[in-house]
Amino acid sequence: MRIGYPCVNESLTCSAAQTFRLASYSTDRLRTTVAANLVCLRQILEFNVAHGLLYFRLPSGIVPFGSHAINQHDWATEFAPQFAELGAFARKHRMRLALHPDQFVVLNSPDADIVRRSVEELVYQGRLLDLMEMDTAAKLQIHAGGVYGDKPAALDRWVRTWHELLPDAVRRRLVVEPDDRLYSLHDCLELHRRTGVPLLLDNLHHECLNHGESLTDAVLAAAATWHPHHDGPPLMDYSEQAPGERRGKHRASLDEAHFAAFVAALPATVAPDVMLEIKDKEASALRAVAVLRAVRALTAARA
DNA sequence: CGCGGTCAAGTGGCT
DNA sequence: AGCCACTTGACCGCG
Repeated sequence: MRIGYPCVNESLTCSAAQTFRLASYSTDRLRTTVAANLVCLRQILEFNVAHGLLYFRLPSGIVPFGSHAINQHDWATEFAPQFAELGAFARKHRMRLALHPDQFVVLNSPDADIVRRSVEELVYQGRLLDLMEMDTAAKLQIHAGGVYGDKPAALDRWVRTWHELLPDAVRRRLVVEPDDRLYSLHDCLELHRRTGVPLLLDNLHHECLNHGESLTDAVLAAAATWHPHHDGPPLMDYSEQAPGERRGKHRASLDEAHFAAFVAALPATVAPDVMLEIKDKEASALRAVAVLRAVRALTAARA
């Protein structure tokens, strides 16, 4: 089980998602920013290896306006060597990488142009992983999308987009995450049956929206959608409800007992890589690694 | 040089 | 109708 955190390292002073306003776009600005982002990404990956954090979510903004029409610069060719080096470093240390395109990526919108731009964004993000020469265990994680008052029709549109509009390069990497309000594990299993897309479970979303199945059973069902050879170990998101806050709001810092209970609830046959969606990032991820080591030492002592 | 309004993008739920 | 939240703040114009 690898432990990861998303996008931002708060111990380092650099950001790998430095951007700028569309109004100030220039090719020069783009090239300078991408170069700086890749230098920072290298620092983050080195930090992660040094601290035993072997799963990382890359920020979407490594290339600003990566799928926007304004960006006509051939950044992929210019920065191919840097991307390849980053990928080689990640593979050398057996790191797991993924991206989580944001809420603007909607594959089942009734608006064809929104779907088209969503596909473009997935192509851009998949290309980052392709340039790093990562295998198809490096994933792009999205939600199912909107409901638009008719879920069966919305699911049909999602399936049609998968079959008709997604290039293979995206299909090989795409995974769907049930959300906390609209699309449950049950709904997403239908998408899996109709497309083969693997499902990424989030423990807190599952708590908010389920059909009575335990987390353990949900993990088993989601894990079964991952092809062991092509997809790598299942990915999971882990978060905790912030006490006294709006439902679904993430906790500021890891509760170690809660995390230990989560690990204990995992089925014995499933060892997912776990992304910690906790506000304080790598600080909590490091504590999760320590909890995991303690749990393993205890298990070994009992055996 | 610090403040704070605003930033490419969608959807649904709240007030 | 307008605001907020979402995986993540931070850019940049203005005083």
